[in-house]
Amino acid sequence: MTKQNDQNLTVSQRIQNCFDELTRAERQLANAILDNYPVSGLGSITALADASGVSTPTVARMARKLGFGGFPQMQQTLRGELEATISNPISKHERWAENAPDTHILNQFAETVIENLRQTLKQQDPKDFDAMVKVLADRARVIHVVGGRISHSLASYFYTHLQMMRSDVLQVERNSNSWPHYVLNMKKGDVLVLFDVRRYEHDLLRFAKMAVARGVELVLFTDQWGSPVAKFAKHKIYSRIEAPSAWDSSVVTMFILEAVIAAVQNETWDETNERMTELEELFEKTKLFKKFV
Amino acid sequence: MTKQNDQNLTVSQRIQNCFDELTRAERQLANAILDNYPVSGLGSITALADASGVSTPTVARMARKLGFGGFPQMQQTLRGELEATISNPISKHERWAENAPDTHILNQFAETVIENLRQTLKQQDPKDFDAMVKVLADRARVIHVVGGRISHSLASYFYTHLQMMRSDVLQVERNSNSWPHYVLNMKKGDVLVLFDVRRYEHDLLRFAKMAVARGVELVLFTDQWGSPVAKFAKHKIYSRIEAPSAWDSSVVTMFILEAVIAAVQNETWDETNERMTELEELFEKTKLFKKFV
DNA sequence: ATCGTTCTGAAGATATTGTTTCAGAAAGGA
DNA sequence: TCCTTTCTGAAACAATATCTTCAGAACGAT
Repeated sequence: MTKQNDQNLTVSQRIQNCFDELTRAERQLANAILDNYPVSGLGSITALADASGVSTPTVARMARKLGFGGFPQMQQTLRGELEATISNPISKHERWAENAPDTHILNQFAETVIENLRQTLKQQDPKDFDAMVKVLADRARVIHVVGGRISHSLASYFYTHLQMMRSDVLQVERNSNSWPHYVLNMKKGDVLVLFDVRRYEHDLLRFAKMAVARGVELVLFTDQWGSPVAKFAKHKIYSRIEAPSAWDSSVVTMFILEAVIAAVQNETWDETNERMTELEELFEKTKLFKKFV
Repeated sequence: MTKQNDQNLTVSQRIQNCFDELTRAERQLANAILDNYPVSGLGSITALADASGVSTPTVARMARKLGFGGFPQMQQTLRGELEATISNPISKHERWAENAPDTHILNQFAETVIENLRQTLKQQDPKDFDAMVKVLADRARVIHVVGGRISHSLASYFYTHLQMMRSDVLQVERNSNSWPHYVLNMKKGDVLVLFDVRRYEHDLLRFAKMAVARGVELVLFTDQWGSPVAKFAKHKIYSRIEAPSAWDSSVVTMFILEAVIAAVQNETWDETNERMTELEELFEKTKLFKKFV
C-alpha cells in the first residue's frame, strides 16, 4: 500500500492508487464499489459483500488496506464526499457583500436567509399554495387578518396589500381582549388569516378555535415547527425563520406573503385593477384637500 | 397518518404529508432530516438522533409513523432515492419550488428576490452599514421611528425589535397630522429612522426636514431610486424592491432591517441581554395577570 | 506432484446499532 | 387548578453489523 493515501483522499482515489496491490477478491469488490459509486458503499458491510460476491472479511480488510481504520470509517468518508457533492449545486460559497469578510453580519445573514428560503420552498407543495390563493381571492368570502406580538407587523403588511386588491378585508386589532367581539362578526365561509410564530400565543389559539367553531376557514402563517393552531388550519405555510441573531427572521415569511399577494392579484385582476385606479383618484383628492387645510 | 403513504413515496414527501401529525420532537427531527437531505439520514440512528437533538426512540418511532417497518427500512428508502437522484445525469438548473414549473409564481418570485438581494448587497458599503449600526446602538441618543403608508409595517417591525434591545426608542404614529408635535420632542443628537419607498410621501419629506433643522440625525431606508429624503439623511440604505407583481417587494428591506437588528444586538449585548430577561419576567406576570381577569 | 506462501470465507467473538419498556414530563382539557 | 392524555428519553434488551480467527483453497515456484 502506497503510504501517500493517508489524508483527505476520496475513496475512489484511494482505490485507484492501490489498485495494483489489491488481490483478486478485492479487485472484484473495488469494481463493485466504483460501479455504483458512492451509494453502493452506504449500506451494511454484509450488503456490500453480497453485492460484490465476496465475503465480509474481504471488505473489512480492503478498508484497512485503503488506509481506513475499518469499514465504518470508510463509509463515513463516503458520506462526507456525498454531502460535499450534493449540498453544493451552485456557487455556494459566493460572497454576498463584496468588500466585507465572510464573517460580516451581512454575509452571514445572507447565507442563512437563502438557506431558509431554499428549505421552505422545497417543503412547500405548490398545490397547497394555489389552493390557499384561491380561497383568498374568493370574493364571496370575508377575510379577517390577525397577528401575534411579533408577527403583528407582518399581518399588517398583508392586510395593507390585500385590502388594496379586494373588498371585505378586515384587520383584527392587536388587543386580544376584544377578539371575542370580532368572532361575533364572522360567519361560516369567512376566512381568518392568522400569523403565529415561535412563542406561540395562547390567545391566538383560543381565537382560532372560536373562529373554527363558527365555520371559519383558517389560513395560517407559521414557522418550521408549526404553531398549535396548525391543527385547525385548512391552509398553512411553514416558513424557516433561522437567523444568526437572538431573534428569528421574518424574511421568508415576508417573501411568501408577497408571493401570495402577487398570486391573488393575478386571480382577481379585474377587480384589483379597478380598485387601484379608484385608489389613485382618492389619494389625489386627499392631496388637494390637504393643500387647502 | 393518512393511509395513502404506503407505497413509493420518498421520505421527504412522507414527512410533508404527515407533518401535521408529528409531535414536537418529531418535527425537530424531521427538520434535521430535511435540512441536509438525504445525507443526514444515512448514518446510524444514534448519529441522526444526536444531530437532531432527540433520542433514538423518537427516531425509530417516527420511521414507523411515516409508514416504514423501522429505521433501517427508512434508510434503505433514502439510499434508493439517492441512487435515483445521482444516476440522473442531467444536472438541471435548480428549481426553488420543486414540483412546480419554472413559471410558477413561487419560482419567479424567488429568482427576482435573490437577484434583488445580490444587487443590494453588492452596492452596499459595509462600512456605512457599520457606522449606521453604531449610531443606532448609541445609548446616549433617542431613536424615533416613522414609516409611510406602505412602509409603516416595516417601521413597526423595526421598532418592535429595537425597543426590546435598548431604551429610548419611540414610534411615531401613523397619522401625519400629529407629526409636528413629535418634532417638538426631538433634540440635537437624536436619531430619526425613516422608511420611504416608491410613491415617496411628501409629508415624510417635510417631517424629515423639520427634524434635521433641529439637529436630528437621519437614518433612511429607501428603494434603489432613493427617496428625496436621502439628501438630508446621514445614513441610508438603498434596497432593491423589484417584484413580478403590481407591487414592490419589501423582502430585501426586511432582510437589511434584521441584519441591522442583529448587529445592534451585538453592539449592545449587555443591555440587550438584561432587557430581554426583564421582558421575559414581565410577560410571565402578564400571563398570570390575564388568567385572573 | 510437492511445498511454501498468500488469499479466502465460515464461524464465532465483539462491538455497535436498533427496539422496547416504562416512569416522569409536558401538553391539553374540564 | 387538577386530572387525563400524550409525549419523551434513559435504560434494558434484542438484533445486526463488524471484526478476528483459523482451516483449507488457490496459486506459483520448483
